Parts: sequence; structure tokens; C-alpha cells
Amino acid sequence: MAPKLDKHDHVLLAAIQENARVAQSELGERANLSTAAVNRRLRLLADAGVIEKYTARLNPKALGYGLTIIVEVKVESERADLLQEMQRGFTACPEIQQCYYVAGECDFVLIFLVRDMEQYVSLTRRLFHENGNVKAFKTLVAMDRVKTGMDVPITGSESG
Amino acid sequence: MAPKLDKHDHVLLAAIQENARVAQSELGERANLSTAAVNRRLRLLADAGVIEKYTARLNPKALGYGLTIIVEVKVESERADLLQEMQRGFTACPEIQQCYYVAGECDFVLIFLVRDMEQYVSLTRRLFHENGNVKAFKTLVAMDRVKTGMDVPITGSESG
DNA sequence: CCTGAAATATCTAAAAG
DNA sequence: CTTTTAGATATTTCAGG
Repeated sequence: MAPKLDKHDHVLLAAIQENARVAQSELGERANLSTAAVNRRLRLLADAGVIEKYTARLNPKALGYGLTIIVEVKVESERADLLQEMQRGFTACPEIQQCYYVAGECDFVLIFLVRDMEQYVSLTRRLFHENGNVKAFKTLVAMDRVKTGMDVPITGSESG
Repeated sequence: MAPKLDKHDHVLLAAIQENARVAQSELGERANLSTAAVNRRLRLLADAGVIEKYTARLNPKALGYGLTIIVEVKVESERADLLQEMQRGFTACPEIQQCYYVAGECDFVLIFLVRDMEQYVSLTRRLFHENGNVKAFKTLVAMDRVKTGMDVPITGSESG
């Protein structure tokens, strides 16, 4: 899946992760490449799945989603089909930003983005209380989103 | 901070959140706006901070970061200056993708993206063991990143 | 794999309704 | 808000090393 990234790729990836709108001409200056080479590399990186998508990060508060809640879910049974059905339900819920299947005390960690507590309570009914496979869940209310994002660390060099 | 978003804005925001590279001409078709109106709205939304940034989402595994770990941190003292110093340390660490300050049993929830367990252990030394204000921390290893992203739900309409 | 230049496409701003 | 125009930027492709 990762076809040998060299240091030029690292420069490009770090740059577009920070700001996807920088012109390929400027990327070329930073990476010491022509715009044509930049264009080709970006295409290959996207085709290879290294670049998953170009996206705009929106301000949740500006859209009325002022409440972040982290939830730990414990399940009754770890039967594969039941887990998969739960994962589908979580994934389909737009208010669940992130879902991790974890090893340890609990089984899932979810990150909710909701308008208010009322909406969260309503979602817990549907997703947890009405789901026979949810044994327990623990709610952690975020007072501050200290650091957010899906940024991947990009070291100076590694494989090149 | 949120200067009345109408349904046109919602269409635009949902579209560029899903794919930031769609042409403004196509955005215009989807939102029933001229490209000039789309351009103006996108500029205003960015200036107002509704659009925080344009970014490329990268595949962590492709960059060698195959291990996601969620950590709950409990502090000794909640003194404001100590908390702030911890937050600065977490924020400055590239391997910490996300940091939430939460109410409840623990005080911080962190999401790490690391190359391997060795790197994680090394980071815990520096960030937790060598920090006098960390009372305890609990490590949850992610077996699967079921759903990721920072997407904000965009309802059909609300304030318009 | 690269560069440089040409051909497309896109964005931005202005003018007028 | 709209449409149209025009010029500046950005992108993609192509020829050739």
C-alpha cells in the first residue's frame, strides 16, 4: 500500500496536510521539483491511497455542534456478527465523529459531536439502551477540545 | 462567530467537507448558485472561521504510523498553570493527534498515533512518568479504526 | 524519473441588472 | 442575489532528456 515514499513526498505530504490549497508551483519550490513532477506525485499518492481525501475542516460550534462527548462502550457478546452490526450503526450515525474498537476494559471508544445534552441523551437511547448487546457505557464530557485533527506525524525521512 | 448560515451555505459546506477539490462551478450547480456567489460565500465562510482550514487527510499506515492508542490521564493537581503546561506539552507532541480535557473520572483523553509500542512506551516516559502532575494513566490499544475524521454533521436546514 | 512549455481549467474581481 | 466579461492563477498534459 505504501510504495516507498522519498523525502520529496514527505515534503509534499506535510505541506498539503497543513494546507491543501498551496499551489503546486509553490510545492515545487519547497520540494525542489517542477510543477509537473509535483502534479504527478500528488496523483500517484492519491491513487495509492496515501492521500485519502482532500477535505475542508469546519468549525463545529459555528454549525451548532458545541458539545464533544467521549464514550466508552462495553458489550455483552463479542460475537463477530454482533460487533459488525454495532460498528455499522456507529458508522452510520453522523454525530459519531470517530469510533475505535479497542482492547482492554471497554470495547469501543466513541467521540460524539452533538448540539446539546438533549441530543446526546436521545442518541444514547437509540444506540445503547435499545441495543441488547451494550452491557454498559461511560460518558466523558469534553470541557475543552485542546487539540483536534487527524494529522499524521511526518518525520524528516525514514524509508528514502 | 456564526453569521447566519442558510441552506445554500449548508450545501456548500457539506460538499467541501466531503471533497474540498470540487470546482466552484459544480458547487454552484449543487447549491443553485452562480460561481460568483459560491466564490463569495466560500471566502466569507473562511473569513468568519466557519471553514477552519483546507487539508489533505493522509493514511497513517502508509506513513508508518500503524498503531492508534487512546489514553486516559488523571492528574494530581488541577491548578490552572499546571494544566496549561500539560496541555502545551500534549499539543506540541506530533504523535498526539487529539487531546480533550474532560469532566469525570479522568482529566484528559488523548489519542496517539505511533509507529509501534516501543515508540509509545518512550513517549509515556517523557509525557507521563517524568511529569510530576500525572497521577495515573490508562492505555487502550485500538484494534480497529472503525470510523475516523473530524466531520461535522450538517443537517438539512436549521437557522435559515 | 525529471524539466519546460503549451493547453485546459479554475478562480477572482469587476460591471451592470 | 444574478449573469457576463476579462484577466490572473492553477492544473494537467505533452514532448523530449
